[in-house]
Amino acid sequence: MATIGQRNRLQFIILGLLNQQPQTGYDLAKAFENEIGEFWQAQHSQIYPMLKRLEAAGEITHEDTVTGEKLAKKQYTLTPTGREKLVAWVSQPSPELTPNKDEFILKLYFIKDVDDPRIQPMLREQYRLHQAQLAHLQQRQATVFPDTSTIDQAYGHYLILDHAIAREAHYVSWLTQYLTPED
Amino acid sequence: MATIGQRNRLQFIILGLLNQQPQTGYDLAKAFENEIGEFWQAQHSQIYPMLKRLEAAGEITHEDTVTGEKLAKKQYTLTPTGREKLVAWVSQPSPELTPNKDEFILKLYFIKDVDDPRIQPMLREQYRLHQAQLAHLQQRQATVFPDTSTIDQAYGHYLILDHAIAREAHYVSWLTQYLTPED
DNA sequence: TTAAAACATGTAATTAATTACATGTTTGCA
DNA sequence: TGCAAACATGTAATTAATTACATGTTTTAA
Repeated sequence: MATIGQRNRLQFIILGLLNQQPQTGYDLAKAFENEIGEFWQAQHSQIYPMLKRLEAAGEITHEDTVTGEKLAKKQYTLTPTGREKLVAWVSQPSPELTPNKDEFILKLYFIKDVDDPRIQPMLREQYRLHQAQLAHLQQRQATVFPDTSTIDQAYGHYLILDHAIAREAHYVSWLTQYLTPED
Repeated sequence: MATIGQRNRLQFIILGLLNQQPQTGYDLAKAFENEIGEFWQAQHSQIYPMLKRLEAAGEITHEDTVTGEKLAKKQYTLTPTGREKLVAWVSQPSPELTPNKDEFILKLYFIKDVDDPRIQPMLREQYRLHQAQLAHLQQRQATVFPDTSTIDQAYGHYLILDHAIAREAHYVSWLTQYLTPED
């Protein structure tokens, strides 16, 4: 009865991010707001304690630095142990479909009636949201990958953006199918 | 500083399910394994306590019934208060995009290298998973909605299945784009 | 020059969610 | 008839995640 129910993906994601480059807890928190945020989320209140746990386990180490006069930063780096653990996680199959949640779809589900007057406004609201998100992601892609030659330098980043864009575009097109022209 | 941070969508989903028809905690748990499960998940250990909370709040009531000799069941029903609360939730905008998590995409992200030999097997595994899920959902759709005339009777159910199918089909097609023929 | 935004790091309290523990009944099928 | 699967309901323990509390520095732009 040990070592079985290993969830806790956050630790691996942090290892993965630190493998790209040494960085601070603050930097990690920002990463969860940007690209990574499309596929995983974590607040700084979850990140800082996890960094301590990982360091205690010998998977990362930190170096104290100071910006300006006295602003203290902790730059975290992967140890060989940490890198091993990361590689093991990445290489191991992901046989479960990560559960998806979508409050909006559930609301539609509960309304049931095709002609309920609430449906169209709700669809339009979602349309706006996802459309905006799509535009934002496309903007990002255009900035980060101005031409195809830049893709290989950050292929993982490209993949994640590509997937997020595809997902949003598809969501928008699904919504469109049920939208009636607004007059 | 009260009544603000109202998350806890589970309660509303339970109200929504009970609004469709009175049912037991066990029935609700099953609902989270089927269609609803594509967009929200909850175990019975979360459901039973929530039912007590909702009943204490006067939003649902239950009736004890017995199956066979002595198998006790609790059939839960919405009260007018509960129905009001449900309607308020459904009618209110859902202005946040429910966060999505996807362990697989993150693994791809961390691999980075286009030519890493692990990528293709991982893509194929995900392909298998999502393809299987897609087939399962399509099977379900064919069973539940044998012809278009049956759609209106359970439009919410239809929507949820349609969205889940579209999502899986799209995921599969995204994967295909990166798959190279296996020899 | 000063105020706001961003940088930077933590802990505490609460809530949500999962996993494990715990028990018993009924149905279906071999 | 006997056994497994499905039905049925709970609690306890643990872990994950969010929200709130708490504090201080540096940069940027008005």
